[in-house]
Amino acid sequence: MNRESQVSVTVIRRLPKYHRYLTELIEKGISRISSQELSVLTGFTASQIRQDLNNFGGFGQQGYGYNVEDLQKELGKILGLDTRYNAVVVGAGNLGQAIANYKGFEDAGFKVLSLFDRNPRVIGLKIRDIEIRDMEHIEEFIKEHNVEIGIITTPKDSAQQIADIYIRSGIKGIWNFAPTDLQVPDDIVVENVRLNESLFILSYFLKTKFDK
Amino acid sequence: MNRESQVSVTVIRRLPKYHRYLTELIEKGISRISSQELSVLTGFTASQIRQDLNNFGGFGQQGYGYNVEDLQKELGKILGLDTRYNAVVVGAGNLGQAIANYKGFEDAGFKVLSLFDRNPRVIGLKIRDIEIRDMEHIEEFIKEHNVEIGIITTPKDSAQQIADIYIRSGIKGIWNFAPTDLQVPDDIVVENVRLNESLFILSYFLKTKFDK
DNA sequence: TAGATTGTTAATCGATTAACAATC
DNA sequence: TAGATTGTTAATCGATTAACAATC
Repeated sequence: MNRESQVSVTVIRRLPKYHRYLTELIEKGISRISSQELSVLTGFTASQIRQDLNNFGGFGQQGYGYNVEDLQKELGKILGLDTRYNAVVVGAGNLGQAIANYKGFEDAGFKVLSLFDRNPRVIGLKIRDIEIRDMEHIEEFIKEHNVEIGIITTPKDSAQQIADIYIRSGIKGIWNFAPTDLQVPDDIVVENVRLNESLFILSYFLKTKFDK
Repeated sequence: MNRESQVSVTVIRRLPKYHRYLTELIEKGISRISSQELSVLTGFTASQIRQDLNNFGGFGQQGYGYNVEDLQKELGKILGLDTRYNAVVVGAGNLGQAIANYKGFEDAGFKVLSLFDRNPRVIGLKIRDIEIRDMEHIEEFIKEHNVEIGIITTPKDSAQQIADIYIRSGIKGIWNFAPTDLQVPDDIVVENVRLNESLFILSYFLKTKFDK
């Protein structure tokens, strides 16, 4: 067990927000920040921020605060943004294409090598310089190009089947946009994007705020 | 204050998952389920499920369990899925188009009436039968068509500006895909989809699992 | 009725906040 | 040095789990 795996998921899920604001501070040329000031930006309490950061070591300095650039770099390392991964997308519809086009994706260290689809109408097309290939060749492609991340942007009915292909091909992590819970072995990392659920939550708060 | 607004956000965010599994059970023709069985499906404990549901009233029956169809319908009402909303999208790139094409969107009661963009190349195009219009006309469109939901699928730098236009035009809720925190008055509901953060979390767990 | 399972209270666990000594 | 702010411990708060009486 390494230190970071002990840190609760609750804490981990706050790290990207810290990273985002620190990146903005760097762009603004600000080099130093206190937990109090970060609190105003992020909406977390200063106490919580200090607790969170101390899970990974003492990045600050008493009487001074935190060095913005150092802290941003450290968080980047913790989040694994310094590691490069190869990825492929199955489902070359709008959502798959949006991801292939997505700039922030490459900034996080992920490179989409290819999209895959079953629809002959889109096979052979290119998004930027990323080709859409036939599903038939996916397994060999993944093995040949050391692809570690599989992205699923298909309807839910084919999602599990695609996850199985990914797993069989040796992929390590799945970014799943299909509204279903994938069954995977313990050593595969799955991160879900639940567009449906997000929308339902919006709907709930609209109703709760205005209908009664 | 109404009853539902007291319920913690933690509970609310679990409701869509219940709703999803109940919908699947209906499709399979299963009419009755116990908290224990729902626990196996969802991964929440039976105790938590009973606690969660009881925030909204006693939907179950001792010795029997829950009626699947009734419970699904009740949760749908709580989530506001029985209410219809008109929506527009600003940012007619792949992501905006994906949303306009997105079937689950209409199922949740949201209808995308139009996309808006500043790029003359896409203005006038249609996604399904949804027209892409010039940003210039957005405010009058929103007012004329009783649009209540504004969706933002632009880069982060224009997101706040678009939120301001939405607010000025009388919109009630914003579904924000831009990686930035919007400043809005208290009576506007914002739900964020953080693609970047989701990806960072995937990256973190990949690193933590394999790198050390 | 007997068995099953909810609704609900009480106990536990974990996360957040408060407080302050350490120290730059 | 004096002032500021972290790192960290202790106190509080909220969420989850356990337990069981109520009841279908």
